[in-house]
Amino acid sequence: MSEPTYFVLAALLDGPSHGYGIIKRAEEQSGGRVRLAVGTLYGALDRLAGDGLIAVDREETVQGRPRRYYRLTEDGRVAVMREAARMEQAARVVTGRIAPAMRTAQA
Amino acid sequence: MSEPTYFVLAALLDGPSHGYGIIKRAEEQSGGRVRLAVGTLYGALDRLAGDGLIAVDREETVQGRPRRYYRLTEDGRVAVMREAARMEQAARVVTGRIAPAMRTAQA
DNA sequence: TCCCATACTTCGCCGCCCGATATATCGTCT
DNA sequence: AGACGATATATCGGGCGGCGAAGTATGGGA
Repeated sequence: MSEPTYFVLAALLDGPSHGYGIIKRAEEQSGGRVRLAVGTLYGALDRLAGDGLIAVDREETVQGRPRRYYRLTEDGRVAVMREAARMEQAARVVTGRIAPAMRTAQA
Repeated sequence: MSEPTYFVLAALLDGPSHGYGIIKRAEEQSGGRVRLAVGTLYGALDRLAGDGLIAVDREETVQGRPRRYYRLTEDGRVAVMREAARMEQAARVVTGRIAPAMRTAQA
């Protein structure tokens, strides 16, 4: 799973949201680092819905403009948790080298 | 940076290695999870060398077969460290939700 | 003898990222 | 009034990168 996809799912942990809202939430959660491109977002939304990781929560019409809310499915919740664990484990392959090196230096 | 690329760099933290050796090292370091496809590896090697993150260390001929050793450059070392930090931070967006939820439940 | 491990190269498909473009409304600033 | 930025969605095409497959080659073990 790519980072953009991961952040789409992560944004939905806060509850259902629509496209633009997801972009903003992902930016917030990542401290401004992740800026989902619109093409990435809507492509990911279709793909994730097709995979059953997210689902359409409801559709609203606000001031003549449509707004489609998505929510995480149970599968999606599991997938994003597993992905987080995988990334943490992968990060440790590199970061885990620092602590042992320090210990060796001090010993 | 994608996961395969990341593990190529991470494998070289142990010292210079050649293609096949990198594949094996990445598999070890990830606990058997990451299996670099040959097409991925050699493509990544060319790309990373072009980007200056790795460099050819030496070329040997073992039993008539060529063997090209790569090593991490200083830029590569910085890049893989930064990438690890980025993944750890990204993972925390999701895993960081568990601990606060526990604290709230206990409070 | 045959398969497996080691070892590198190249090719092509496909999945996904992402910028550009189009469309539309509202508030703010000039 | 006009321009611009934020809000909001859809679609398309380029391009990067992952990955499997096939080709080539050798040595060792079953």
